[in-house]
Amino acid sequence: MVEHSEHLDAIFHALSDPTRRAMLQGLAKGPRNVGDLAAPFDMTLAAASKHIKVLEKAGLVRRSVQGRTHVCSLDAMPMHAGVEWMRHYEKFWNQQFDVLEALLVAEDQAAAAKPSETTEAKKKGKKS
Amino acid sequence: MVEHSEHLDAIFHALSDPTRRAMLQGLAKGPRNVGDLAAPFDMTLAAASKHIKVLEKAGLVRRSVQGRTHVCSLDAMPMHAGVEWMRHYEKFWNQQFDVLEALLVAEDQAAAAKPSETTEAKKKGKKS
DNA sequence: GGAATGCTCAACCATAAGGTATAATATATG
DNA sequence: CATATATTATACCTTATGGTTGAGCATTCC
Repeated sequence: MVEHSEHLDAIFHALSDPTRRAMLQGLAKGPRNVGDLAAPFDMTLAAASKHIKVLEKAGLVRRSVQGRTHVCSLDAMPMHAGVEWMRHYEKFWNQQFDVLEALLVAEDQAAAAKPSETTEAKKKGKKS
Repeated sequence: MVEHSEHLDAIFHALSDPTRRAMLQGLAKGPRNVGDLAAPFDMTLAAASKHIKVLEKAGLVRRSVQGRTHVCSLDAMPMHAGVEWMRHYEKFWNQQFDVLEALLVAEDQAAAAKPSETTEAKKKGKKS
């Protein structure tokens, strides 16, 4: 797999801001013009416009100028690269999920066996 | 699922830098102390140390101080939240994959039916 | 044509980010 | 104890980021 480092930089950076993530959520429901995209946020149109430009640079938003309005639409494809990068680490967090589950099960078993002596039960081995 | 916005900010921001992503790749092979983690990069130890701190703040790295060395280990779990956020958009890029595939199939069919210079050129330039 | 609308641009500001160099701290080692 | 090692802390620099304001540019409406 080719490491498209700059692209990943742009994608993750674009996603690192809550305003931009919210904009993407809005766009998931359908195309929006700049004004409508900006409306929910407590900032000037110019500021929102900058955020949109960041999303565009990351390839997450496409713009089609129709008359005086700019219609933005979602392009989620670049996220795929981000997910793929993270997927290399999936096994690690799955591992942790397993450990957590094992701990909870062991705890439950200990509690069921001896509801009073929890400390002892936790400390000693539980293989049976 | 609760939107842990700040947490996502930190995770995506941590992942938006190539040095930090490379550090995580190093840590995937096992725990490393700060010096070893920093070694591959053309920057001072202090700069690398800052990157590690960013990763720590995002919860992606844990540190255990052993004597004078700090041993860092990967904690991929926070990435899960990032992937989960992006997964909401999976259908969109899958959709696009479908469209792309359909286009390619249609192109191939057209090429088979009417071999022309342009379609042949397209087929050959398809590799990216 | 003139005014309202939708949006970008440019300049500016404060703060964050990424980097450096130079201490400073804690711990090994001879 | 003295010194080397591993790492952080502090101060500083430059550039990026997120925000504002005010101007400018098309486009649509009356």
